[in-house]
Amino acid sequence: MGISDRKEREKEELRERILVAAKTLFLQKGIEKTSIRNIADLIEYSPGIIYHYFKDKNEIFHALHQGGFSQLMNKMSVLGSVRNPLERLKAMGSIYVRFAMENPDMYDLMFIKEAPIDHVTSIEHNDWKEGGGTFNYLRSTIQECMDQGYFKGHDTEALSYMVWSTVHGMVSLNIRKRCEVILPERQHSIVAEGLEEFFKMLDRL
Amino acid sequence: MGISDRKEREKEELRERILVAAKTLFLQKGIEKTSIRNIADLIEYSPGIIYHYFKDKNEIFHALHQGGFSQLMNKMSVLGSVRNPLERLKAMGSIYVRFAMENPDMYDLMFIKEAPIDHVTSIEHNDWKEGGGTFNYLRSTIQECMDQGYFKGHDTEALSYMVWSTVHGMVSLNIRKRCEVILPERQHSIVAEGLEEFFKMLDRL
DNA sequence: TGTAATATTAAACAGTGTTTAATTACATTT
DNA sequence: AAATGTAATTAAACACTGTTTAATATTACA
Repeated sequence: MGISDRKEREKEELRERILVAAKTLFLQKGIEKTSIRNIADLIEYSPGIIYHYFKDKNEIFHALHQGGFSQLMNKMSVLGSVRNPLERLKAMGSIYVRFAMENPDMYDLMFIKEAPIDHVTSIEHNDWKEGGGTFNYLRSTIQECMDQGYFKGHDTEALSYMVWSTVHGMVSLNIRKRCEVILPERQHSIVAEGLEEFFKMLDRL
Repeated sequence: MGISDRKEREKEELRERILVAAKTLFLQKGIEKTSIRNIADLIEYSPGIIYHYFKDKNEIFHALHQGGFSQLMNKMSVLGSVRNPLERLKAMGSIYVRFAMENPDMYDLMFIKEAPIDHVTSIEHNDWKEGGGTFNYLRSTIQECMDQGYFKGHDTEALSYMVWSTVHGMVSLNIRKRCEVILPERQHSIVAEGLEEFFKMLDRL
């Protein structure tokens, strides 16, 4: 059926245009200040149409943040070449932090914004599992470290959470502007410096 | 002037009632779902009156979060009795985490919500300096650790930021519901476990 | 060409933060 | 005690928001 194929293609196309418009505006003005009407204006449709493609505003930005996870996952893919697990762990940290600082709005959406519990937590949450993909990678890297004798006396799951928390904490305090308490001359570099301190710590474990 | 005294007292009183109402609603429904009209309803005044006491909605919740800092500072006050600086540092971490988990909404307001940059960052920001009070305490505690030979080869400022980030990361990932990636049977205890791992790490420095 | 299905829209609803001008309340002065 | 001036309070409006409804336009197929 060529016709229904084309129709489906067109439908998918509009869905994509909505997503692109939403992402554009969101990166410009943030999620809160991006309204359904804004998006509709940009794609030159009436606001109502959006509700034929997405259940609500949440679903739009939820669809967007999935793209963020594959983006991050992608950046992680170079890590395959790093043999030593501790080195790989540290490289992971660097990539994670760089991703966050280069894409603060996307990072915010992925890890800081209150999760739209409605259909993420309850119904399927197969997609935040996508986010879990990188955590699984972190966990197995740390497990590999332990297998090779690093981190003696530690617990894989808890240590993984702690490591993630440390990098997340550093970037999220920065993104959410809580660094005014830092010495002014070091505010711009404090995330990188903090990461270095963390690496020093890991080295001694 | 007894009369103008009374008037001022009454004015302060209404201001306080607005704040109490705002806090009540905010702890019930969160900041976003608490409207000016909700607050006005609760104190049985018209919505307009609120703008004679506060510049805007931001200012109301900004006034609230100051209370959070003194609350936290208060809990920290027991630390004077802990002589060993490393023990004191760890106790600080425990108090911080407990405060966050017991007052997640207040913690969210203080450390996660996007800072109302308008008058916090620009005009005075004397009050987020209040938040800086606890950071200064952290910094000097870590400095004391270094003076006593702990944390050799580390930098006070950067290490302080890293320590703060670790505890902040653990509680904020939890508050913002990013713990679904953790093994289900350990999700409820992961913050406490992560903190333990961090303490183990500090002990070996 | 007519019909059934689908895509799209205009309009409305109920809410939001905020500003305006009008009104009420009240202490001070005549 | 009555008039005045000032401050407190309100009602009403403005320009938004997300979302739903019923009406309209478009289009594939019989």
